[in-house]
Amino acid sequence: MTNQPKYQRRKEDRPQEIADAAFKTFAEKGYAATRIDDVAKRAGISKGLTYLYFKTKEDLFKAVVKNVVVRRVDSLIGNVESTELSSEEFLRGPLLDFMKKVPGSPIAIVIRLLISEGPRHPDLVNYYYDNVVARGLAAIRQFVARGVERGEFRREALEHQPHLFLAPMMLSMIWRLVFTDKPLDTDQLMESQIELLLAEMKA
Amino acid sequence: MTNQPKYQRRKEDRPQEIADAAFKTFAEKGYAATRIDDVAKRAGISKGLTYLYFKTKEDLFKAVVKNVVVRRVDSLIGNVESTELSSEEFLRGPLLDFMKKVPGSPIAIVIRLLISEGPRHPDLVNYYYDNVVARGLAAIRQFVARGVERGEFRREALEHQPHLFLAPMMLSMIWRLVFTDKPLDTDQLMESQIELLLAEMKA
DNA sequence: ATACTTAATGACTAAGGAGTCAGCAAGTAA
DNA sequence: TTACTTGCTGACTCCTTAGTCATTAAGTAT
Repeated sequence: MTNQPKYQRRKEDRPQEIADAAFKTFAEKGYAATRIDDVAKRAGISKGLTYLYFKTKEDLFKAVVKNVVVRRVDSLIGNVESTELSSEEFLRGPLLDFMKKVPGSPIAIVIRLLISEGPRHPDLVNYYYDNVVARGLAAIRQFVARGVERGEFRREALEHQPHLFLAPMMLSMIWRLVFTDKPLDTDQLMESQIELLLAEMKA
Repeated sequence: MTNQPKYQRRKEDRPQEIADAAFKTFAEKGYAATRIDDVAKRAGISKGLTYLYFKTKEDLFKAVVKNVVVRRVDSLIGNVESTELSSEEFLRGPLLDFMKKVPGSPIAIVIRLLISEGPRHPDLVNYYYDNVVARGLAAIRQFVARGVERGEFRREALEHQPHLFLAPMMLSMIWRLVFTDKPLDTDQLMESQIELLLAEMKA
């Protein structure tokens, strides 16, 4: 009968582990229905320990959202800014790929949480806007502008807000969040929209 | 000193009054954060009375959602089906007007609630899908098909899912729910999309 | 007036869950 | 081995709130 320790001390890893467990639980149950006890169980620790690393439930929530955002967005938006593709190739390629990925990614979960809990956490909303939405829109705007400069697109192309590129992505996301069992070819939707916009911009 | 009664008995009106108060409270706070006591106060009654008309909080929630849906959707979708306009006029006129109204209407609130609480109320999601989404999509599809029959649109126009018409409406709704203070010309967005699609379908 | 029905009240119960903290034991150093 | 620090536990407190129910009083009929 070996003397197995009841637990290991792992000060360094705990915060991330707790955040991961919390994200999964928030994703499944939403903020209000999530019990700290569940998060702790999932992380394999006691409830009390959660409070050593996060002062309150709200604290944990905010940390989790920011954590997901920074971990994902940099890689997704970042590589977009350093491409050598033509504007058209970029819109059809990397941008489309990016958009296809989002509805099934943790970003979609974060958006669900922001829709539900946003009004009670305005600073979180602002954080998300600055770090995700504003950057994403700027990236698209930049590529359209570059296309105009190079003569690929008409001048009026800029009239088409970048939001129009993202609209089908938004619908796909919500659709999949709410109507999980109703099929919808969301990839097709986004492809069509890109072609629609490209046709307009080039015409 | 007149003998004012403490309350009036109004069996007939109570359910609707409670439902209205509940809708407002759910809209402000979300399902979990709404206390039955708040709803009762808002409706000007005692908490106990709520339970005379609605068995549980969940019951009340479902009743409220269905109540809003049936009251709004019939008028919005209904008149759409009996128009004499050409397909193109219809898409530019009544459909566009409808779409412009939705993001600021109670329907948007219901969608927020469905996004947050949907997973825990699958029958509600199905109800909403059947009565709103399916009917809305069918209406658009029908008008595009009619346009094709009449030779207004190309055959391939049908490839463009009705979802594409609704995508900017979806984005506008979410935008306004989450980023209430960030301006966005959502009407312009929807107009552009309609024009984009019409151009494609006629080309 | 009087008796009766039931809409409506509000105090109460029970349960659940956020946050606390005294004590325990894993790791560390001498 | 012993003394010490601190990551970690889990039982506890306290508050909130869904749901109940004995009681009250508004409306009605006779």
